[in-house]
Formats: sequence, structure tokens, C-alpha cells
Amino acid sequence: MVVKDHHFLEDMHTKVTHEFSKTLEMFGLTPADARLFVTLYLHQGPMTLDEMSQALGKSKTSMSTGVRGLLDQGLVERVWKKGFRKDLYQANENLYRNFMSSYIKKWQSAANGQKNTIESMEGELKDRIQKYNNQEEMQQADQLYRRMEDMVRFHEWIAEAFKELDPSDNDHPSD
Amino acid sequence: MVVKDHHFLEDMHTKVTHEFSKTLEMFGLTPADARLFVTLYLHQGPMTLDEMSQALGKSKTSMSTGVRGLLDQGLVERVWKKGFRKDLYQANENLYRNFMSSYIKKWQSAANGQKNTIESMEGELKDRIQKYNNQEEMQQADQLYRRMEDMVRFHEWIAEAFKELDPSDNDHPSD
DNA sequence: AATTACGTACAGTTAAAACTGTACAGAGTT
DNA sequence: AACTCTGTACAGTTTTAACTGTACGTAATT
Repeated sequence: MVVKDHHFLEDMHTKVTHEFSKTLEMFGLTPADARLFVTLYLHQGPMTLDEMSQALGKSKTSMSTGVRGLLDQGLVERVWKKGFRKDLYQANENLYRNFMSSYIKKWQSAANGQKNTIESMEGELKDRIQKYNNQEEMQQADQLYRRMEDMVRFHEWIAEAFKELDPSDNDHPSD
Repeated sequence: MVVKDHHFLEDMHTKVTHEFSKTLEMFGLTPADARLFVTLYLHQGPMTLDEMSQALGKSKTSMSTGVRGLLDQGLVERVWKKGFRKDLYQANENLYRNFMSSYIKKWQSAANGQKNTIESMEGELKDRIQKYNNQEEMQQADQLYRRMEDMVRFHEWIAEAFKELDPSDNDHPSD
């Protein structure tokens, strides 16, 4: 009976991990990173690299690089314990806030970067476009130019939309 | 001079494709699909599979599967030309609307699916949890249960947030 | 009806990503 | 200072995804 229950719990743990990972993958995490995060999230108390390694059946190296990525995204934090040599990591609480803000940050900076690049190319093209005499090339350049304008606008709308999505602007309850 | 300009235009075309693809990849397109879409988007008038194949230097098979994916996401449409045997495809206008709504749809359905799955597991666990007598397992099950509650809430917030992002609800200008 | 042209399924290949084991640098202990 | 322990860089391997070529079904043309 006890053994059976143990299997049940373990089993559920696995299923939940699998299912929740799918959601986190939509935030841009790799399958491996997602599973790692969920493992940390479900574990009571922080974990060492070795524990994660054992829990997931992957090498310690993978854990090291994986946890670093999660750390960079602000999804996991390092935690200290007096007189303990190993590094300890735990998942941040406030799932919604952390994931959303990490996600939005990624979008914002990417959208802005790409917008700027395209804008600068747009300027370059504008300069050139006046020197054209060939009718057909002129027309082609013009078509491209108009598309680039659309793209810039597109990026602006993205930035705007995701700004609105930011939980640090709105009043979302903290989970 | 003409040749030089031609190179310039071609070059810019390539750069723009590369840069804009990066943005579209953030919407979940694979690099290949993103490049294909941008190629269609920059091309004046619809293209055949063979044209795409030549433009991207990839096989016609790849174009076929690629364009099908874009079609399924509503990003590309098939277009008819009287007395022309080959299939013709063109990128949809209204970048923002199309990408956003495709994107949101994906999020919504995934979030709802995962939420439901977790909720049903939650119920299953709740049933079991009462039958526990072992103190430690009881505590573990409880911890897991609480996490699952958080996850469900998390998915609800996601659904809510993305609902707000939907351009068909708001009043975004059509690009 | 025979022939040609087109798109796609499928098996096999190539390219990319994820993962591992070893080896080493740096901190902590003795 | 020698020794031990821990995390990570790196090269090599395995796994996964992307791509290709052939072969075939279907529709248009003759």
C-alpha cells in the first residue's frame, strides 16, 4: 500500500513536470531547461547540481549550463547556506511575474534591435533610391522601401503591445 | 554602375530578409519558415514553388512543406490565376494582425489544454491525499498539490493576458 | 486514352542541437 | 604548501530536426 502510493506520487510528479514543461517551452525555454525549472519548482527547498543531475538523470555539466541559463533569465536564484560548499539553487516564486517579465524583456529588446537595424538600412536605401535612373530598378527599390516601412511599424506595434502585457505595469496579484 | 546598384539591391534584400526573419522566429516560426515568409512578403506578386525554391536555394519539397505550415497558420494564402497550372502563394498583408492572432491562438489553446490536464490531475491527487496516513508522504503530496494550484492559476493569467493582446478585440490600425 | 506537368509522401541523408566525460582552475580544508 | 572538493570549458558523441531526391497520385493537356 505504501509502495503503491509512493509510485502514485512519483508518477504524478513526472506527469506534472511533463505537462508544465510544455507551457514553459512556449516562453522560449528549451525542453531541457523547462524540465529543470519544473524540477526545482516542485522540490521543497533548494537543490545542488548533483541532486538535479540525479533527479533528471542527466550529467552535472548539463545542469551547470542549464541552471546558468535560468539564472540569466531571472527564473532561478542562488541561495546560501552557512558552511555548505556546494552551490544551491531554487526556483523563484511568483511564476507569472517572473516568466512574463523575462519574456517581455526578451521581446522588447529583440524588437527594438531589429527595428533599429531595419531603420538604418531604410535610410541607406533612401539615399540610394534617388540616384536611380533605371525605371525597373527604381520600382523594385521602391517596393522594398515600402515593405521596410511596414516592418518598422510592425516592430513598433509589437513593442507597444508587449509593454501593455508587462505585469510590473499592471496590478496582477502575486502568486 | 547598373551592376553595382543591382548588387546593392540584392544585398539589401538579403540583409532585410535575415533581420526580419529573426523577428518572425520569435513568433515561433522555424528559421526556414521565417525566411520563406519574408521572401514571399518582399516579392511583388505571388510566387510558385519553383520560384521560391530558386530564390532560397532549397528543394521544392521543402517549399511545399514550408508553405503548408504557413498556410495552416494563416500567414500565407493561395491565389488563383486563370489558365495557370502551378499553385501560387502570397504573403498576407496586415502583418501585425495576422501574426498576432496566429500567435495568440497558439498560446490560448496550449494554455487551456495544459490547464485542463493539470486540473484533472489535481482532482486525482485530491482524492488520494485523504487516504494517506504516512506523515511524510502526506506532506509531500500536499506540497505538490499546492504547486499544482499555482500552475492552474498561472495558466489562467496567461489566458487572460493574451486575450487582452488580441488585435481583433482592440482597435489596431491595419497595416 | 495517352501524355505531360505538378505537388507531396516517404526513405535516406545532411546539418544542428543537446548532451557527456575528461580535464582543469579556483576555493576550502588540513 | 599539499590536498580535496566543486563548477565549468572544451572536444567528442549522440540525438533531434531540417532537408533532399526519387517515386507516385492526380489533374490538365493533347
